[in-house]
Amino acid sequence: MENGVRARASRARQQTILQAALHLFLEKGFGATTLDQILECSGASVGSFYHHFQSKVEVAAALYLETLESYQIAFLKELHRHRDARSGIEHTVRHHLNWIARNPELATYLTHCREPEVAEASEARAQELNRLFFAQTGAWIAKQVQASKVRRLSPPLYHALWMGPADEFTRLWLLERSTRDVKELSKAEDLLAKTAWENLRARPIPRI
Amino acid sequence: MENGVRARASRARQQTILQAALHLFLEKGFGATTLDQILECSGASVGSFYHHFQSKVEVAAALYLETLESYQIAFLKELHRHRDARSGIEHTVRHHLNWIARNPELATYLTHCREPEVAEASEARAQELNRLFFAQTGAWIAKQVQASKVRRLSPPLYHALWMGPADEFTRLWLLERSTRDVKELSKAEDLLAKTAWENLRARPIPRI
Amino acid sequence: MENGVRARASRARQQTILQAALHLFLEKGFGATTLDQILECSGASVGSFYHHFQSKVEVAAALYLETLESYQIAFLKELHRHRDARSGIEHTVRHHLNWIARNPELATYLTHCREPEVAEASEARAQELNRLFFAQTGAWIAKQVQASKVRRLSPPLYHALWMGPADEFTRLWLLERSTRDVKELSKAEDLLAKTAWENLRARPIPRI
Amino acid sequence: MENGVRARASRARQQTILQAALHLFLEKGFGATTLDQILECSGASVGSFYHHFQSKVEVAAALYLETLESYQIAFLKELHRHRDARSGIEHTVRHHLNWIARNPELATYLTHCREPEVAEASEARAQELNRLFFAQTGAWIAKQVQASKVRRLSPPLYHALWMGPADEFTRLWLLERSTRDVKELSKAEDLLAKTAWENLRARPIPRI
DNA sequence: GATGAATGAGCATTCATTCAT
DNA sequence: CATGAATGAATGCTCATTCAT
Repeated sequence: MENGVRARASRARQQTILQAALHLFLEKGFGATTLDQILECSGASVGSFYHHFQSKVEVAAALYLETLESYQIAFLKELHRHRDARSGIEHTVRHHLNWIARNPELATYLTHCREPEVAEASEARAQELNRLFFAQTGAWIAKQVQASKVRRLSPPLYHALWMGPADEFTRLWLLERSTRDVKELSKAEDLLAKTAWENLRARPIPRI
Repeated sequence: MENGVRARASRARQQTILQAALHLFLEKGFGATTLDQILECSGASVGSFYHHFQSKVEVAAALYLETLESYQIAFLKELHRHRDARSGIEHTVRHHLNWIARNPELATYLTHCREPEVAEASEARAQELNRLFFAQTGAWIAKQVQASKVRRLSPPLYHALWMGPADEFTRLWLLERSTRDVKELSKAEDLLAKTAWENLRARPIPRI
Repeated sequence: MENGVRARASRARQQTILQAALHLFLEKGFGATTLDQILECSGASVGSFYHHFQSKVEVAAALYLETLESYQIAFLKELHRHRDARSGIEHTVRHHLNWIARNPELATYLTHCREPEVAEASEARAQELNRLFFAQTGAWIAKQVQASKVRRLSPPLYHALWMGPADEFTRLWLLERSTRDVKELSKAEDLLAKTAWENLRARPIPRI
Repeated sequence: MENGVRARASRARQQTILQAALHLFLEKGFGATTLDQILECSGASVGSFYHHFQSKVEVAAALYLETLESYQIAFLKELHRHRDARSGIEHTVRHHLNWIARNPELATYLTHCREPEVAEASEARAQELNRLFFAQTGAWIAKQVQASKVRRLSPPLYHALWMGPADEFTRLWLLERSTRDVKELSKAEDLLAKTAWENLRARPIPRI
């Protein structure tokens, strides 16, 4: 019981630190965030910080991996909700746009906190996560190809046709977020979802 | 005459510094590159560096803007070579893939050298460049829409449908460049070009 | 009974810590050895460490004093085995060389773990030990002087003539121990013992 | 001319730093001396310090090697002043005692600034210096052995018999320097010099 | 145009030690 | 007796930038 309480308290501190770091990294970037700022925002002492984490980059890497994983899990959860090809493809695109709308800061972190230091620290695990992610979406797609619902393509192209337009759209939107409206994302949903499906659907009649 | 020679020599020094900086930024990122490293690689002295540049970020920003502009100029040059909608759209996609294949490092720099410091320094000019770029591509597209060759869409969507798939494809390719083959880019050309065109072409028969 | 067991267990822990610390101090010096390293090597926790010792220097000082005392006790034991002047002088020199051969690491510790912090902590007791040691050897020598077996000298000179050559020899040997052979120590025994005796023996005929 | 002045000025700063560091290391040991203290005592700024030296240990190592070399040079200079065996041996012992009397602090530094960090940094050069030193004293001795003035011994023993007693004497004296008188050193000169000679002189009549 | 000595604010990190449980 | 989370003063060092020559 005591252990439990302490473990929980300890966990709490870790989480506090992670949250504080996240906000600061988002606001000013990893490099421009100092440990002192993290300490001040989290209420932790230097010693406490280093009791829980090995270094500043470890925190950034943990945050990156956590976010990446949570995005991927949600994406796959949405995907596996659908057996129908069109339904799965369109809903995942919509899900992507919604996720960006709900987590614009995390999305920004995911695309911009790519300082070599942090990248190096998260590389190994990130590659593993990506491998698993693409393996799962690939398997889902493969089934649809099997069933002649989705066209047969060289594997790396699926993601490009599927998420490319939505990703490009959100990327530009995030870049100018301060001057943009969230509604633009939902307004583009229909078109981007449909486009993805059009790009991937099996071609019934070969084009001339 | 002497002035001319000196000016040339001076220019040369500037270029040497820019080149050295570029390679170092690519290799280790902006933040992890120290002025001393730039100095050592370029053979310049501290004083000489500060004679030519105001600061380290100025160099990074200059490099970023230079690369961005050169990409955009080449893109627009390719685009304006074509009056035909399909031809212009498909050839710019192909051009994009070729540019990435020829300048993978600059492409990486363009997407990854986004430290807030550098971003801030290049922001104003970058926004101007982007505004001009999107204005020109927008004008070209507008003409095609006028001529009923390209579908009518909300402006921010054009780029997403046009370059999204190719951009997503190259982004992933760049991430794993070390283990990938350049040929993959040219192999994907046909499909990505055609997809862009399909995404943007005017819909002759409205979909139900 | 339980107390006894616990006391023994506690003693064991103390010894484990001392041993771990000794090895680390020998390997990397007192200053470069961190408490964490001692903890890891001994299997103790921070709290446990501070239950048994007041500080890190206390451990180093204890180790120093323990080693110093054990050397001195053994030296005096050897010395008091002999009533004959020549026998006592020669055998203590031999004993010194043997002790170094058997405890090269402790000998190194004794000469090198002299950081001011540690020195200060062990100073008082070390001076007492040295005082007692020199008092005892001095008394033994005094008797030999009394009996006209050993020459009459100003007190601080006895040790220099007695142990100086052997000490100098072992000091150099320890410095280059990695490239030296232990046998060199035993080979030098005869000469160094004889030299000590020659240096100290009463001069039958005053030199001119 | 200008270069000369600047070079001299630069040298001056280096020397100031070295001097300040020496005094502090002597007073409180290497480990307990902080960079700030060195900075304060020398009047240099952090940047200036690191412009001239790579690190704190580099300074300590430089100081150690400088002192070691200067001792050895003076010793060899004294030695080579003498062709006569007895004269050379006795005068170098006297010279040693005088050097200690004149440079008690440097002597202390030489024997006590042996933190592994510093030792490691000076090791290579120190070994080279020692090799040269022993080679030269060895050569001098060899000549005397050739001329039957000095007994034939295994090489590592010469230094032990020659300097051992004086070294042991000064070592103890330095340890208790605060309570001792410099005159003790000169008073012991005759005896220690004579002892060295007795220890090393060729044995005319084999002992029974 | 070039040089390099000097600057000093700022930073991540270490580590012995305390103390509540 | 044991545990380990928390503390925070202290430290060595980096690095962009200035400026006298």
